[in-house]
Amino acid sequence: MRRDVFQAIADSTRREILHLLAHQQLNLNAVAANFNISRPAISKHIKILSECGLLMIQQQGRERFCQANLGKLKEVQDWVAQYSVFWDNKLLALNNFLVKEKKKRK
Amino acid sequence: MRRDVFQAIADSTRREILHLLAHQQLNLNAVAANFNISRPAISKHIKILSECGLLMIQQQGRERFCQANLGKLKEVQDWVAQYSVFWDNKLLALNNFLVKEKKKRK
DNA sequence: TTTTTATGTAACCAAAAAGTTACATAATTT
DNA sequence: AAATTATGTAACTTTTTGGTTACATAAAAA
Repeated sequence: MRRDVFQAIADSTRREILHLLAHQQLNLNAVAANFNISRPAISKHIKILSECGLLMIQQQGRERFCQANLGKLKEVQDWVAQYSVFWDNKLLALNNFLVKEKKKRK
Repeated sequence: MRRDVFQAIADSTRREILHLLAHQQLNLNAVAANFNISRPAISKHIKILSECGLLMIQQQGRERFCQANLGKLKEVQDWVAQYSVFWDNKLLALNNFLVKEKKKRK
């Protein structure tokens, strides 16, 4: 069972769940009410999200409130950021400069 | 067949392929030589990467040179960036400030 | 205390993913 | 011309994924 952040956000329903929970806590049923798939299906998605640390669950009586832990997405950002030289104009310019300098020194 | 960038980078082999091709072009066999799985398996991964635009293929005789198109990762960065307030200290501070201001005005 | 509600989970299913081996083909080398 | 090389792809297998329905259980409400 791969259970990493990259795999977790590969599914669009899970990305939507995170979006939904970004600024509010909801219990599982309330989350499910936002989707056309069954509650057990949502329950599974939430389990996956919580297993990889993207979501915390706070039990309150019979209810389970879900809270996104979006700080975990930093892992993704860090991975992506190492390539940002490929679209960030400032970094692109810097990169070109460094490449030229490197050639000069040969 | 979902074929989007999120799904493509969910697989760690594909992330490694992108890493390998970030600063060099290699033909398919040369890519495969870096992994323990079979050449056809790599061929499939490369197909997936190219289908979602993360990689370009340049035919040269019987060889196919693979070049990463990492600019495509901006899609991922853009998605992730909307949540960067959850780990970026500057943004965190700004966010806290705005939340307080909002409360004041109530 | 009975009923309703929030939830987990088992059992099942279909489709997709990730790999394999075997074979075909076209371009290069020898 | 024959052999080698780079590659695609078909056929197959196993595992994983994403969903379903049906049932169990504990908490809250009536």
